[in-house]
Amino acid sequence: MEQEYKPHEIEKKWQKYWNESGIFQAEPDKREKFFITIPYPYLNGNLHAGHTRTFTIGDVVARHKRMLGFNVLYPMGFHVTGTPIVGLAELIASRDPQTMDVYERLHGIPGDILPTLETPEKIVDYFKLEAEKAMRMIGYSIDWRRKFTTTEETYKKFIEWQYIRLEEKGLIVKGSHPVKWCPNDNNPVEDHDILHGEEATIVEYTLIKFRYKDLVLPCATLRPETTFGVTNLWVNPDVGYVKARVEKDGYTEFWVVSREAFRKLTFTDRTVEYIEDIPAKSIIGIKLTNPVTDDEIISLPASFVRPENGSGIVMSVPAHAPFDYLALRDLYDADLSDYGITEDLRKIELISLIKAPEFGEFPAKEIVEKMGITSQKDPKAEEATKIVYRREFHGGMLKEITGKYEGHAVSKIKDILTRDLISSNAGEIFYEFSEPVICRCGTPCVVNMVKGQWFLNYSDPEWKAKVYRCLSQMRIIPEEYRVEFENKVDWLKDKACARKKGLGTRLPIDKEWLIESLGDSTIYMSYYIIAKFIEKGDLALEHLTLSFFDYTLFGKGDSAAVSAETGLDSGILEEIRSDFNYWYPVDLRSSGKDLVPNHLLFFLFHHVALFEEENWPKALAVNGFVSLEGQKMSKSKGPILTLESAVQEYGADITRMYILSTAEQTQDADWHKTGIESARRQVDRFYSFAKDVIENGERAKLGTEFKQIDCWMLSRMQDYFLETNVALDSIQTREAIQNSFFLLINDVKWYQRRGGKTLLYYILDNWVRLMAPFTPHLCEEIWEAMGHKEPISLTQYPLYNEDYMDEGAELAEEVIKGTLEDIEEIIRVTKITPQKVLLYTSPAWKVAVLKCACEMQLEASLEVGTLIKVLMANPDLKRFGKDIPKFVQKIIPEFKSGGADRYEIFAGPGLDEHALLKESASFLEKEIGCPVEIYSADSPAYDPEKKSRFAEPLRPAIYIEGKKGE
RNA sequence: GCGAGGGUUGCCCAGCUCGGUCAAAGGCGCCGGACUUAAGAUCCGGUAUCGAAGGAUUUCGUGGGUUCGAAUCCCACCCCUCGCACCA
Repeated sequence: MEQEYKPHEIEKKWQKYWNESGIFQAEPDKREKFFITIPYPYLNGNLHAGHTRTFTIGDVVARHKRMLGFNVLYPMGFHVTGTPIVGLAELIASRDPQTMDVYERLHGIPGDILPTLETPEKIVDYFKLEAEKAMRMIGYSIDWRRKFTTTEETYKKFIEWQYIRLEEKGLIVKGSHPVKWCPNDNNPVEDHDILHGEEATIVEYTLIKFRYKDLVLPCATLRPETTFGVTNLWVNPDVGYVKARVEKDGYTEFWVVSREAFRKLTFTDRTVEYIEDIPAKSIIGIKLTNPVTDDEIISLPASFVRPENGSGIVMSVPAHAPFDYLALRDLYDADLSDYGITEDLRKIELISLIKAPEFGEFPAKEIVEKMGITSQKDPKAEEATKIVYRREFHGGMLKEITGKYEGHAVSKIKDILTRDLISSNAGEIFYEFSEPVICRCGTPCVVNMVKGQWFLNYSDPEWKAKVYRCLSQMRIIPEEYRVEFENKVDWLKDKACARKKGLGTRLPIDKEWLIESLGDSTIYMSYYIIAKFIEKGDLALEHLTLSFFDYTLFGKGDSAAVSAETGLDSGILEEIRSDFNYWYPVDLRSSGKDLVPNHLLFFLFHHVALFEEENWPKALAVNGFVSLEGQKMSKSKGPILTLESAVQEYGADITRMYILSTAEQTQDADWHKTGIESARRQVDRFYSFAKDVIENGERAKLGTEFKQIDCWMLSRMQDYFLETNVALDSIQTREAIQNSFFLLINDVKWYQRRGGKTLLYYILDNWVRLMAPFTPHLCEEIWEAMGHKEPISLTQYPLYNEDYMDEGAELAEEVIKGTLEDIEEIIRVTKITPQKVLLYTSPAWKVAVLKCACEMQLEASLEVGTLIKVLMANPDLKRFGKDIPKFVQKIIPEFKSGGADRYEIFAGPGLDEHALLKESASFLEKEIGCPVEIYSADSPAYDPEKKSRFAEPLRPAIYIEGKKGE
């Protein structure tokens, strides 16, 4: 081996070897298979630290399983369908300064190449080569024969087939959906087009239609159930209102809304026509009908009503809404004769409709009085609203006044009620932003209903039920995410699955549309099986008919018929089918947690829709994000750290080691320079340990005479084997590296410090295999230097061997370590320079007491009194009658709290402390730097300060002679 | 607002599923020592507070509670991160 660790040389060598030997090209055989997939990367940039984390986790699992004897398939493809690549091409073509800067400087695209990437095709061609190069550079054990790009014609055939089959099952439907829309550009706005309000979401309001003569005064609300408690409406006297003709779903009505609301309505799926302006005054003081209760209510003036919110008219529920209560109270003594209102507003009775545990009849009134809120303008009014809302929503039940809804939880009523309101034409759905949205062009955006859109019918209850069943049979890693998945299945609504822009496959049932890119990446794991045959030249585009996919992936039909139709050899067809049967289902799909509510969910939906239950996925795993020096990464704006640049700077193994050990599983990782620098030193240490062992010509000496420390080391290693395997099985790479590397290296240090030699080769032999999934190049190199011919990637992973566990040795070593620490502490505290250390092992009677206690513990009869009684009955012990109770009282609590394992080991196999300390005396002398003498507390030859009385089993007494320092 | 995750000793981060052995693993940083002409690397020790004998005391977001005993269980509250869609 080279004197110095040179990662790049080693890595190049082994990557070449892996590639040429084809050892990661997986073919079916007799072994049990393991099919692991990671979502293919979307190529609008180079692979970065986030990909590095997700893909490296996948590779480690793949390598671990392979070393455990599984036949592992780890394939990879490239995702390019959708709009971002088109957008990027446009930005490059227009030489957008930020884009040019970020892509040249941070993505590392050479300055002479970047300007040529002016079309989506060129971008795809460039990045797919770069991505593969990067993944090879970091040493992923991918079967590259199966790679593909999602714009390939053959892949499009596969997608077309899938959508035809989904449509046949009735899972693709047509409908409308709301989008953020700029009326000026006449286009949907995407997040990067937004000047203000990037955070805004589209909120679903219910529009309650209050009626006055032939007019409708609609009010938008998030809490339709409160319609039962409406006492009045609020109209702003200073706002301009209009009357409009509104047509929808066959009805025609005349609505009065604010001017702003009218504009918004024109973008909804209603036909609206302006009729005339309506002075605010003319709709104040009128008597309307509540469409739900048929009660007559009055409209009142209120300046807090904002014309741009909802319809510009607000319904008032003073029993439950503090603002409404305050506004109403403020009017009690106002002169409203101007509006023709003469009645006494105090006569308006509050209507209570929700029973919430913390409140009485009128929560709004109650809280306003309790908090001492004086008017609508009081900032505390906002807080009061929140409190009431929260308590009512979570703990509230609908009262009798709500009729058939009585007893329903407030939190569960919205969907039911909205549906009923719509069917009785008492209400409608109305979409609104959670905050104002302004387009880049400066125009306020609106919610627009896009009509005639194609949807994947994810809300279908039967479909969801299948996904639930699938989930319930799956392993979710970590298990805490199961509830998250279940929630998301619940929440998922129909999803628009086609769009007009971008790269992709045309929707076969409506060629005007392109299949949206999340929808074309749901069951492509099965395509990896086919891709190999395409690459080999066995399959051509014309072979990929519907029946071809039906046969190979579903097992429908027979090979002879498909062969006749496609002209394919039936042997090939059967081989593909049999490959599919071997590799499917997916055993593990592992991904970043950002894909939980979208891709991973769709992955499940499409699998359960199309495949038989036996081919449903087996397990899902999620991991956290990666940030850079505390900053969030951004592909388009930076900062970003590419996989390639990390590997170039630090090497593949160090990069892998760092990214895997810096954070656990779903925790986010922060990549920082000091962290990876230290990983470099750690790997260096491992290298030099290996080099030393190999150069010293050490060989396995298992079975020769073992010293205490050898037994200890062997035992400890078994523990790390166990922990590492368990951690890897649950994809806790940090825990795995903690055990297989950091804890182990510390034990190896102790082993060598204690003079251990015999096991050095054994340690290396196992350690290098243990580390192989994490730092595979380095481990191959060491393995080869040890004289092995087979690559380490295909050898057996170390497994826990119970026979090598040695509790006695571990306990003995603990005693030595503890004794050394105690001595050092005494020296530190007393500041004496030791000249001689005297150790006294426990007197025999204390040992006898312990043994007796252990026996009684086993019989579960251990009590202070009974133990003392038993001991006193023993004539040999009775002599120590004065000391026994004290010792017993000290020991018993340890037993009671379950902390007496060590005593049981001590009492069981037996540990000769005196011999142990004698044997270790020279070690202690070396460490402390002065002579160490061992005595028994039973008959100490020298004990000037009577320290021996402190001696206990596993805790020798210490006396230090020396000069007192400053 | 809804959903999910998280707040631990200078920092990162374990432990908290199964309360006691937890002043709390590991890494980083820092301090001291060994080695070295020196630096780096490596090794050893320290790193809540107090302590001239291996000990004691106060800590694990805040406030309560359960218990002989809580970082760990229960309740309330505060704060932070992420997702909420047609976009990959």
